[in-house]
This record gives sequence, C-alpha cells and structure tokens, in this order.
Amino acid sequence: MAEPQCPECGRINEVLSRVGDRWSVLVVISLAQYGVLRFNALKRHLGISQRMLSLTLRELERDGLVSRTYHPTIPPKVEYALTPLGESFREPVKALGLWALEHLPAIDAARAEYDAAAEAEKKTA
Amino acid sequence: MAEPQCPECGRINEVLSRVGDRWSVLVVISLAQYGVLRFNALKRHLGISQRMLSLTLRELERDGLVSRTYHPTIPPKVEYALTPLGESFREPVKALGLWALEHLPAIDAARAEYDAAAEAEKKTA
DNA sequence: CGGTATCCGAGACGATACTG
DNA sequence: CAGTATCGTCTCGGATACCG
Repeated sequence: MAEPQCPECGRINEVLSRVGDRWSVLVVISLAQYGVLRFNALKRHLGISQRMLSLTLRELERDGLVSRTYHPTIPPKVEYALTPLGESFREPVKALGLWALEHLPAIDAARAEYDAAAEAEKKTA
Repeated sequence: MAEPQCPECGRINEVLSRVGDRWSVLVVISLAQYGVLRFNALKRHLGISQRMLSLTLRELERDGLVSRTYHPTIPPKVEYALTPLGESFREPVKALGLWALEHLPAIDAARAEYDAAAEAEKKTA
C-alpha cells in the first residue's frame, strides 16, 4: 500500500496494531477489574484459547502494559497485573467498553434496518 | 473455544469485532476531523487499499456510524460523514487515539528494554 | 499449573484488472 | 471518480499434543 498522506494516521495505526487487538483490550479490561489474575483464571474468564492468551500476554508484557510475576511453587503460580502504563490505558479502554455496551442495541437496530433495505432492493431488481 | 465465564466480555468482544478494527477506527477519526470526505480523499489520507476502504465503509454504514451520500454527477461524487451514532463514537475513539500518540514512546522504550533483556538471557544460556 | 510446539483452516488484506 | 471482482498471500487463531 501507499503510505498515508497523514502521518498521524500511520502512527495511530501503529499503536493500534500493537495494543488495539481484541484480546489485548479484553485482557486489560479484566486485569483492570480484578487487579491480579492467574493464567487459567484469565483463560476461563475470557474464553480465550491457551495459545492466544499466551501470545497476547507476552506482547502486553513486552509493551510494558502488563507485569508477570512467577512464583516457583508446586504447582507453579503466575500472576498478571497492570503496570502503571497499563493503568493509564484503562481510561480510554473503559470509555470504549462502555460505549460498546451502551450502543450495541443501536448498532443492531441500524444493521437490521440496513439489511431489510438491502432485501427490499433485491425484490425491485 | 469455550464460552467466556464473563458474559460482558462476550458482548464487548462482539462490538469490538464490529467497529473495533484498525481501519474502522481510522476512518471514524478522519471523518471526525474533516467532517465530510470523498472516497478517494479518505483513501489517500489513510493509505488504505481501495478494497479495504470499500468494505470498511460499507460495514460502518451498515452499523449506522457513517452516512453515504451519492451525487449522480459526472464524474460521480460520493460523500461520507458521521451519523449521530458515529459522532457519539468520537469521544471514546479520540481518547484512544490520544493515548496512542502520547504513549507510543513509552511502549517503544518498554519494548526495547524487553528485547535487550531477552537478548542478554540468550547469552547466559 | 502454566506454558511451548506443531498443524491447519478461515478470514484479512493488498495488488491488479475491469465497469458505470 | 467510485467502486466490484478475482486472486494470491499472509496472519489470526483454534485444536492438539507435549514439557517442566
């Protein structure tokens, strides 16, 4: 693709591809809500596959949003929590989550209407 | 995958898969900034492929976030703008975009540090 | 328990060519 | 100008199996 005429869009794009994916957002939301969570707790809570959770957590740790604490007990115990940077991400994410919950019905309605109109269109043709 | 233990996560996930992808977010940001934009203007501005822009816009229109106005002139002219629902999406999206711009350096730093540590680890082994 | 390694299908995405 | 159609590629992400 051609580079964007707008450099800001390129950079926002860049950050969004890092921490903007679905699983990252959901992990941050969960940690924000519960403070500290173990691997399998997160897994069950989100309904995410082991593989994706592992990858997502590693990326989040790498980006400095999440801290990983390993307790070498038997059985092993690993706890994940938000770093200060992760905490700062809470606000915008929370806003997004709230908007999502609030406007889901409106989106569903718009979608139904659009589909109905498209269906009517087909009859005309 | 197993269903999430947390139903809220399921719903947030649902909305995010609709309007949470990278291109949708960037289109909304652009429209929020300029008010009204034509197809190719958006295309150049974002550095998006024709195909993805077409798909993204259709989805956004279907979800009721973006309005499409067709002027049957020669050459044709199509204008895209935010609907009221789309406008309401501006706030959370703006928060996200600002956070992204503001914390990109911190993320880069964290990432560099993480990678350096990983590199040092390899030498030990 | 908390991962990693491997495999594989489905969908995302870009490039290109064509249409009204 | 504003798309649609088709194609090939590449990444996402689940399933499965195995390790410390």
